[in-house]
Amino acid sequence: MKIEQRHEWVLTAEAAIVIQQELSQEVITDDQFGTVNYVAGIDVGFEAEGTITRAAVAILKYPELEFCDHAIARRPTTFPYIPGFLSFREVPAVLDALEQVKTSPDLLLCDGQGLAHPRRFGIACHLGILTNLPAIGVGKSRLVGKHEEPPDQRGAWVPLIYKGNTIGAVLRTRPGTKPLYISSGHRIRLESAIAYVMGCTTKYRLPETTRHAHKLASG
DNA sequence: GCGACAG
DNA sequence: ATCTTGTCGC
Repeated sequence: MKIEQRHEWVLTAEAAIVIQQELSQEVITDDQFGTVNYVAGIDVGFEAEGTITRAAVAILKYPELEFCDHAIARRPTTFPYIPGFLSFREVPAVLDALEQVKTSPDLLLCDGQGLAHPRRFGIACHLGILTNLPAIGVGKSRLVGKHEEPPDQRGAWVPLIYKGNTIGAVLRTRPGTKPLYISSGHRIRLESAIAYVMGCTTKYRLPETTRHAHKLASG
């Protein structure tokens, strides 16, 4: 798929904040998509002491969850890891990988937060806006927000509250394990996001999409 | 000023 | 994220 470049990637944290504030205005929080036939799992890993960023995209048929396509891209790392600015470090390589994939996905499942971000613009929002695809943020831990402990039962979830608003959900995808932090990235409602994450999850804590992408991004 | 802090 | 084997617990 083709992706339009909308801004520079070599910048300061101050300039990155301006971009987050501008692009966050474009995020759509309603369901805006048709039938989901292909779901993409996205993950990033690092090589050579972090100097090389490796992004992987795994395409799975939905709802069968059978692995059917993938792409891997490597690129020099140009931005450090700073909480709140993860996308500026990982997205460039991810876009390279997405441009290579033959099967265009109907939905993106990203590692990290969507709206559950200090400026409501986590990596899932950034990827959703730049690709114009529906995207969901699937974080393994919390960035911002407060919440109760969700019941220890698959499918149970509690709202993630930040400054008085629900910005996501803390979802138990498997009993006896830590819950996942789900939030809308783009073109999808939180309730729908939760349903799709459950639809992509089987016997493990992480969605099958993420598991496939993780293997590709690691080794 | 002191903590918290996606991957 | 990454460095890394076995081991404790359900």
